[in-house]
Amino acid sequence: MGYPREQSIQQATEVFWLKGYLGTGMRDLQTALDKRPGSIYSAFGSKEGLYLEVLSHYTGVLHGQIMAVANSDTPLQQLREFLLLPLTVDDSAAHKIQCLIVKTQADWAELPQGVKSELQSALAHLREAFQAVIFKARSTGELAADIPVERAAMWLQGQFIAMRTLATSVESPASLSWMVDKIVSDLSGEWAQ
Amino acid sequence: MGYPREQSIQQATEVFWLKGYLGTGMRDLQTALDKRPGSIYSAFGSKEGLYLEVLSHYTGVLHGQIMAVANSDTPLQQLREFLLLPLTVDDSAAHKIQCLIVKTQADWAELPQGVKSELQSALAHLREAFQAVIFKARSTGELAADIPVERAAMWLQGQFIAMRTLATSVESPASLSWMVDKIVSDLSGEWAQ
DNA sequence: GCTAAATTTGAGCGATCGTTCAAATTAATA
DNA sequence: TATTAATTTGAACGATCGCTCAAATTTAGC
Repeated sequence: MGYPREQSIQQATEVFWLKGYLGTGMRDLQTALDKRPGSIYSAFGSKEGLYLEVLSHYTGVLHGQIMAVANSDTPLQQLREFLLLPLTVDDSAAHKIQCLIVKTQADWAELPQGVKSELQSALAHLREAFQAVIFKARSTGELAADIPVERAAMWLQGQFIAMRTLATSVESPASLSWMVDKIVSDLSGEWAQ
Repeated sequence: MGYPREQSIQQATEVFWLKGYLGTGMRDLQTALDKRPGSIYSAFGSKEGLYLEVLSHYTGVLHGQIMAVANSDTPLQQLREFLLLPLTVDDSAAHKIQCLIVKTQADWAELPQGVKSELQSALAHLREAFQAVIFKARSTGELAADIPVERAAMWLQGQFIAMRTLATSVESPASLSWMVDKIVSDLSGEWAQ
């Protein structure tokens, strides 16, 4: 039943990640997938349908990475490496520094409803993974027992967004590695109620 | 020499802020400004030209707000109020929570070169204002004398971005006000070299 | 009030958008 | 190999894109 979807999804991810949802045209996708429009429409239904599969796959991978951090014995140490990753991509993949979800969210008002609700779900899903990291770090003693887990998870997601957005706008993303230290340090800082 | 540009720039700001650069069509702008295409083109040259004036005006206002924080006697206290502002807009203006510059930056790969370079300049310009805040807070004693000013300024810009991005994705932005306390608190936290 | 200059109008240009579907091709079955 | 079913092809559709420019209108100077 048709050509392998996985490869197409990965190729489409590249395009959407580089150009955004609005900025990507079906003809960009036709070129990237080396498929004619009818093929893409029979496999994915629409541009939105293809994007939703891209988003689902992307979110799954990212969620898996964060859960791997949560499941390690030294979650805070692994968190460091996870946060450092996007700072060390080579220039040709500079667009991959920014989170695909955050990038798409910027076009909010113009997105189809289906994309909007999936973006919300994706953000919530990733927040759960961040929460698992906090939870685990608390249980290993790397974080204090009284840390507010939900707030810290949302805050951590915010730091993730901040770092990747800033890294997108500087010439040398690796020079922002001190931010990772600051994030981990601030995790043990004040959490006033 | 033509109709008042200021009003048009403000009306165009509304549209670009809601729909983004790519998502905004000339017909959206024609409706918002109540002008026919020829008028807009004679006044601003192109969609890009109009957007550049919008961006310049927007950046100027935001820069002024941050400099007002820097020039106050209690910059950290004023910073708190400045950061809280976007959390209390009413639902009809929800799109104004996100920073227009950050929003436009998400479409990076598809932007005209002129917009790209102006975005970079705008971010750098605002960072200078954040730096002035840090500098002033250090001189008033609200921050420690050994705080790394440049890093703290970039970090603060990151927190500004994080808060506004997160606030865009939750149903009740005001519920994130604790983040403002965390930001001010972390400003006095560790700044390891 | 008349003329000339400045400004605004809006129909419409060529290009591109997401999408469709009859026809051609390929794969599966007997 | 003949027949059918599944898949892919690609020309083309209507809508919309940023933008142009001759004509109509408004403004300015005398």
